[in-house]
Amino acid sequence: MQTDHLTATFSALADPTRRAILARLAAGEATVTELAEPFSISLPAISRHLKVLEAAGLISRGRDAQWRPCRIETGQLEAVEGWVGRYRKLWQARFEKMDAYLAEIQKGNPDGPKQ
Amino acid sequence: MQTDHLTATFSALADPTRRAILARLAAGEATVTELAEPFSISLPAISRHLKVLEAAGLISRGRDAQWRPCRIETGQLEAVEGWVGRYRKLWQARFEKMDAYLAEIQKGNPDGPKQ
DNA sequence: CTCGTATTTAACGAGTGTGTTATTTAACGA
DNA sequence: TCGTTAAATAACACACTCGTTAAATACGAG
Repeated sequence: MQTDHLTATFSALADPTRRAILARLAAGEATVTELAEPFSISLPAISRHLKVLEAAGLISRGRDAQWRPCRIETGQLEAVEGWVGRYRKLWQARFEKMDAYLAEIQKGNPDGPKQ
Repeated sequence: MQTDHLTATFSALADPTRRAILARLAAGEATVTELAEPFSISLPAISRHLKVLEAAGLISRGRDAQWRPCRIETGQLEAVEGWVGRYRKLWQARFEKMDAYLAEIQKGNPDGPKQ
């Protein structure tokens, strides 16, 4: 069991079924059977996926009679955005270079800016 | 071997060693031994981590004599940001609700806004 | 060609993740 | 209480991941 939150979160997101579950939950709360409906895998398998998502802090579960409604939690998604945001300047710099290149070409210099 | 790009990317990011390697590469290119230096694991283990990162499209590798310089690639990081960005409105809505709540409290209504 | 350095591949073991079916627990309702 | 429905857990199989050490490969220098 990994204690690192970011590791648990990325690990939980590294599964198409779990990402699809999150996408469904973005539209609103749902029960386990409702979440399982689109998939061809067994209910226990879905239950385990939900356990992983809950352990990662990506969802939380309430209780309504025998139903356990699942709700998406945004905290860890924000953490992921925060993590990837630290690299944003890398591709923004690349875009700016590309912009400069295209501007140079439009000025009639088809080889791009000189070094 | 999973073909889903997002799955491969999240899976590659679900490891603290690999994230640390990416952090190092954000500062510039590095060779395998340079990347291995901060870690207490063997060089073949690092080599495998780099293979995972490369397969996920998070890095690329050149060749300079017997050195294989690694370079970070931003495409998949942008893909991650794009994916998580689809959920941004969820926590922004929550923030807005919180703002409204705080504004209501400041107006002298300590129970918050009425439904 | 041979040696040294950088890196990868091979082979293996321990641990983990994901699926299954069968069973169990929890809660409602007649 | 009994039966039904919702969900979780148990027990098992299979594959994958991650680490190791030992051997192989790629390249440059002498």
